[in-house]
Amino acid sequence: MIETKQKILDTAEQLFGEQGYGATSLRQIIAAAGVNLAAIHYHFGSKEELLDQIILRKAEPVNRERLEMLERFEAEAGGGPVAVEKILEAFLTPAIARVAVNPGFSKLSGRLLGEGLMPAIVEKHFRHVAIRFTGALARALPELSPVELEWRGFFVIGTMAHTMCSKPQTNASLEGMEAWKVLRRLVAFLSGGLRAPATETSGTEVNR
Amino acid sequence: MIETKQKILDTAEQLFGEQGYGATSLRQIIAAAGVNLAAIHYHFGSKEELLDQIILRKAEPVNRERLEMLERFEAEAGGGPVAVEKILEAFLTPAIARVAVNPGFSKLSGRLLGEGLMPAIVEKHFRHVAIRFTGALARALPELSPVELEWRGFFVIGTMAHTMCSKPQTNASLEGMEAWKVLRRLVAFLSGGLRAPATETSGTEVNR
DNA sequence: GTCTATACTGAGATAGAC
DNA sequence: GTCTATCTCAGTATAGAC
Repeated sequence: MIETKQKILDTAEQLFGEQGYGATSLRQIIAAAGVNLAAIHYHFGSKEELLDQIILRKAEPVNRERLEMLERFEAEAGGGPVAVEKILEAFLTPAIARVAVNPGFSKLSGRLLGEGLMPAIVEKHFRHVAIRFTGALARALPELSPVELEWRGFFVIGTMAHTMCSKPQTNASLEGMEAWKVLRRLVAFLSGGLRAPATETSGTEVNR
Repeated sequence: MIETKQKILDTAEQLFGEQGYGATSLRQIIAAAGVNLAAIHYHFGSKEELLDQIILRKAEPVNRERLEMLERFEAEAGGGPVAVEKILEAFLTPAIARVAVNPGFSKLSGRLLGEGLMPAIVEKHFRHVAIRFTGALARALPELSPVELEWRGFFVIGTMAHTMCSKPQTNASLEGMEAWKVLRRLVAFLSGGLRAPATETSGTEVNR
């Protein structure tokens, strides 16, 4: 039955989100899903492939929304550059919105960049989006060199990942309305960072 | 022998750094160190406790340097607030410097915030430093509310962690002289973010 | 094509002899 | 303090039932 595959996907997604990828065993998943152990390897081949399918299922709509939002802002800008804040909003909102609704989503997606592994998975599912947004940022911040821009985009990813998979000690999670405050804080912080004066004098980059 | 304990510590630190914590087995460690499997459990109790000891050994001098640098800057400021850039420099330099010398250090320390994340370990070893630096930031940025400040400090940690455990695709690592360029970029980006105008306008959380 | 039962290898942990 | 032997549980692989 294809129902089996869906049940594995749903259950694994939930457990990975709650406990993390490494801490969740396949036997836990099959017990909760009520399926056989070998069914996982029949449908997915390996634990890592299972994770890959889950990521894909989650990332695809997020990335689509991101691109749609960015394109809408670009249309509104009518050929001119889109403001940094808008670009960040387009990039962050679809992800944060899901975290707000489903907390399990946060750990799962946030950990992708942290759990050490699967840089290949991240690369595969998010690379084209990153390229698209870096291009928009380059137009918004023409004074930054490509190298500088790449690093700043990298910093943005790091902040987002950390925000999605952890939280400040004292404060509540990203759930519910809190998420929108966090989004505002993120956009403010990151746009401040992106707009900071470049550190390099173009060309040599050695003197400060 | 005490030598056994040291040998385990050194070997495990190297292997954790090279392959990550989860991907390194105790049997790998004992083979490389030339000791018995049970010796690890005798001296450390568990794999996680072993990691904890390694972290402690590494984190202690880093944190001491951080506090020393901060205190030096505070003395130079003569009672007044220390500039945001200086605070960031004091916080980031000791860690980045070690990454520059020992790349294995990066994966190990950077992953603490991402991998299966022993929040207890991080909490234990870095909490007092975080409090100290947050205090300095509060004096440097008096216009920010405590909540806003906490979030921004959280964003700083995220950016640093991501930078220490990953790297932009095209670019080289943090090794050697590259590290100082990265440090400059980090300070520029993060100070821009920290200095951004506060986002709080509505009264829902300002009064607390 | 799907799924079940079962076996295989290697992981971390532990008890007890020395 | 150290080591051997052993336990449990992980991910994986395969043979065969429907």
